[in-house]
Amino acid sequence: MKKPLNQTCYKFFSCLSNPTRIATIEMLLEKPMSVNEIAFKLGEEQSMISHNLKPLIECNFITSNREGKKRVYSINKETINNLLKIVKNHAEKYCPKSGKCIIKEN
Amino acid sequence: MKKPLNQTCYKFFSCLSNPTRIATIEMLLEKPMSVNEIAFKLGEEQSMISHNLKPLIECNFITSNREGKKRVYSINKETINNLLKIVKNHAEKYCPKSGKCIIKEN
DNA sequence: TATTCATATGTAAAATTATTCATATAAACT
DNA sequence: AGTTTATATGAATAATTTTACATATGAATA
Repeated sequence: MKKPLNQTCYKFFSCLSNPTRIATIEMLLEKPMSVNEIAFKLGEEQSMISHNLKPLIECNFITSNREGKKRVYSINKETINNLLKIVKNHAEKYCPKSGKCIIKEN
Repeated sequence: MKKPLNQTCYKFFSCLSNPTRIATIEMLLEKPMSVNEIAFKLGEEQSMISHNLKPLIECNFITSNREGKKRVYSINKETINNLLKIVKNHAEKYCPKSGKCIIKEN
């Protein structure tokens, strides 16, 4: 593409534009977990979660740490919390009816 | 899905996870523009840009305003600037080599 | 070093999203 | 009202992304 495209933004946001990955992030906000734990709690397959963890790691939204046999994933709280704050703010302003967005015509 | 999925987050981020829409946002950060103007500057078709403006409007990332024959689109600076600040911050910390991300193994 | 447990990866199929092209709508001006 | 200019929309196709399944890798321990 010959657009003045900001690659960073694209990678950043597309990493977050997936229900499984958002759910995973929500899980990890509670506490660090292994792939199997996330998979079990979300009722999904381990390999599926594993595939979805990859872009999250690549974008540094989560980090991983080996603990014995397990590999434990933790959230990058700084970025994620700041992001969620903005989303929350935006949603409160524009989607006040429990997630139903308001669009004003002009 | 039976996941504790945050619908708002998903819509929010998936709206931003597209090169054309990011490029459009970048254009509109400079100044408000019509569809044709954006399309011309990006070297894309008008209908294509029009299709891509729709989700941006629905998510209130941009607003539109009729001015005579034209319809002018403006950016929601508050949300967008706050977002970009976070992306920039994150990228500076984790992708210092001009967009090349750093992943630390553990 | 064989076995087990935990996780990652390759790849084909399924699902979703984007783009293109043709056409519809809508406002302004004659 | 008819014409022009600007934008939106529908729908088929193309492109991308996601998921599922089989299997590979890797660390720990018997």
